Amino acid sequence: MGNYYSNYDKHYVALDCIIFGFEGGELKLLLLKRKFEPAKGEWSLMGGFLDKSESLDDGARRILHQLTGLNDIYMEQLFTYGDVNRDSGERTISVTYYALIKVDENDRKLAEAHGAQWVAINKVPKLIFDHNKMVNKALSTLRSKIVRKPIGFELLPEKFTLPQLQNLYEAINQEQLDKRNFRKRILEIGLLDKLDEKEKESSKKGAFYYKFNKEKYLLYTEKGLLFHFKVKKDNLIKVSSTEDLGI
Amino acid sequence: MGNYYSNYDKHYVALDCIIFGFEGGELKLLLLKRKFEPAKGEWSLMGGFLDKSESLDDGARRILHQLTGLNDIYMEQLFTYGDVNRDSGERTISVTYYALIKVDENDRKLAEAHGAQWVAINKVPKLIFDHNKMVNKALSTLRSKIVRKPIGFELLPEKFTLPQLQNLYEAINQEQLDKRNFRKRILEIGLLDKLDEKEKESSKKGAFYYKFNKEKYLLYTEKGLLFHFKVKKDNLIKVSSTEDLGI
DNA sequence: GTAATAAAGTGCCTTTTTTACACTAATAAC
DNA sequence: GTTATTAGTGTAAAAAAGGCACTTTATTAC
Repeated sequence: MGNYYSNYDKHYVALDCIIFGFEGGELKLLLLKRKFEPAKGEWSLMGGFLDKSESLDDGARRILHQLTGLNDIYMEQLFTYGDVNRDSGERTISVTYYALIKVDENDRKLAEAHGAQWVAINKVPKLIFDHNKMVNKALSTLRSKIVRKPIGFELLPEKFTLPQLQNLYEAINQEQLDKRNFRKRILEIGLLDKLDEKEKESSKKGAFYYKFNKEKYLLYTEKGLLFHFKVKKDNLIKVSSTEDLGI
Repeated sequence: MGNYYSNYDKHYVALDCIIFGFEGGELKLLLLKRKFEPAKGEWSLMGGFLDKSESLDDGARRILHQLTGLNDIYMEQLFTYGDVNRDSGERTISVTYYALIKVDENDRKLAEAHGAQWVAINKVPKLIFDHNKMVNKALSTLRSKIVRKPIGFELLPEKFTLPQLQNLYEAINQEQLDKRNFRKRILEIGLLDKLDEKEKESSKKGAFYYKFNKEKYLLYTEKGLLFHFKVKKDNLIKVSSTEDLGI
């Protein structure tokens, strides 16, 4: 087998990861200041080349692990970029993934060792090649995904408060939400378990911790039921660029 | 340039196209009975290998042109498949595109010359490799896309009647819609122009033709406004497989 | 030419969902 | 014990979605 293919071109295939984190009430990206050519010294996404013997998903996982030391990262394929002039050198096909991680001090050090930094989503600098385009697409995909799937929890610690969760939604969608309506909607989904414990750092009164009930969620999806995690109606949307939306 | 890469593996990159058409009130796919190895005689999607000098989009366009003779096809990148054992022979990365075309007698002949046939979406046979997975994903993407973007018109002739349009929505979503509510919603979007002409094949009374006003639509999107093309509420969805939804 | 047939076209009312809005509760700091 | 700060709670009005039945138009058959 394989001889059918012998006439065809082969290509470099890269994996680039858009890594989201949530910290200090802000949605952030993990970006690299490149220590190697090409484009040494410029900002870029974390990436690497696909090996012959690994799947795309495995490759993306490997690259995420290299940078963060983490293993069970929530990760989804985003889009594949392949314009002829998209990078310097021989054209490389780039399959992109976005990842959601819980920012943590330990991982932070590993990331810093790679020259990586957390950058607020609205302060992303000029990145090499078409990486800014990738970031924009990842952000708009995250925004539309969060309506359909409870992925926000991937960005928060195991235990979180409702004000924290609301902050996250506000940071992702860049809009203020009504506290009462937010709580009503998010609780009526029925997948949050209230704990007896309170978080007392950020207020005198303290806010109760909640946990996302993953088992219950999986039970529902197995039955073929999916929920909307909408916190706001979205019949008419304003976007800065329709291209970013992939629409 | 290019020497930075010299250590990395190169890969075959294929393009596979999921081609949708609408005919006889049914949503259909253009499928091939393969005339060549590997898997000669089996059903598959139309595909081909990426050339060194073309972008992914150009490659997909080339392949669609080969099969249909058409040039201005609505086409979008769907997903990239790269499991190590996804095909026979050396692993090939497959970048998939879905396309929406207006079925036409002329094109039909060209397609048939390639051994291609239109097959109703719920009668799709077993396809080679992971092509059935691709079809399922394309269908669920089409379903969610049609809510956000007026792409249904890509499947209909220039002039179409409201009953035809409703049939299309019903075929895509596999559900019956109320005539009155459908017309109300689709017309209040304000992007359909009623013509003075009637279609008289399918009823004695005849139904007025409408045209999709693309200029008006582009004007809106340029302003950063997007509409919902929902014809039904979708807070709670039943799906047969969550994987197909890419969720 | 008139009756039968068949699909196109039209409006209103009910239910559900969304939104807007303001006070009380708990605790720590002083 | 007063003050300050954020957590937590319910209701009513507005908007959207959903359900439902008759009239119109033109052809065909007699």
